[in-house]
Amino acid sequence: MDELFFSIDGVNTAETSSPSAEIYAKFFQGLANATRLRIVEALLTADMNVSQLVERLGVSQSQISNQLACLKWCGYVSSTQQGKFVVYRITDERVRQMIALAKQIVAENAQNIHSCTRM
Amino acid sequence: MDELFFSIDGVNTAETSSPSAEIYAKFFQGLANATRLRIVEALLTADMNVSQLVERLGVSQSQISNQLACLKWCGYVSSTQQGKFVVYRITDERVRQMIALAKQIVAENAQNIHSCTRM
DNA sequence: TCATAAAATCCTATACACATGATATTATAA
DNA sequence: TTATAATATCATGTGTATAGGATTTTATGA
Repeated sequence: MDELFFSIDGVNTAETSSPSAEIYAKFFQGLANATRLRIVEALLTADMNVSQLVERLGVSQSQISNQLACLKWCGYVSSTQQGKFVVYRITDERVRQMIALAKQIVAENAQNIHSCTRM
Repeated sequence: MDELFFSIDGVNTAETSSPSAEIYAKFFQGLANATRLRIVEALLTADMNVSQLVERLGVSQSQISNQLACLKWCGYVSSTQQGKFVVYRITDERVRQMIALAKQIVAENAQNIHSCTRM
């Protein structure tokens, strides 16, 4: 049985914080940015180095590197030095499934999400 | 075949923006908050009204309502008036799968994510 | 109709994510 | 070793998400 984000074994009451929910929030935050999402999507088609991502996405080098750092922290991507290039790849193929699910759900709510003004 | 976030049919070049990636980002942003995540998790166990969520999570009523509004915008939850209560429920069961996948990935990266300082 | 419980909305201050430009590091080739 | 290409890091200003309190709206029951 799945664990809840809040503890159910009596340690955490309603008043205490939920440290693990914070981690999941950070994890999802990793995909909560259009540029990072496009990087992940690109890497799902093929491993790439920074320059390739810069060219492909038309985003500044510093931003690509910064966003890659975020994605790395979250465990979405890994990297290896290859010659003078640093090649990035998707760490876990389950990311592909996660995004596929998201697409299905979004497809039925795109209009709604688009008009969202609170976030 | 899955679509990419950026258009591949020649309409969007590397320089143009990717409107659809924005939508996906907003969608994930919905889960990029510990309180909202706990609300979703709670609703995955049972439908609940606002008061029940307030008590269960120990969060202020205004915040619960505000976060529910966000989740509703994103299509995560729906609501119906039942007597003097408004009952919320998960709109799409695929959210459960998405979160299950996230848990698997996070489980292998929790240490890393926890120490993330860039986000 | 009036009183009350439930929920939503508004307003404010704060904190954090974001994009940018400049600079620093790293690795290779000459 | 030096020059250069590739990448990472840093500092900063800006915008936006967030939490909290106060108020307003909605629905029900007396």
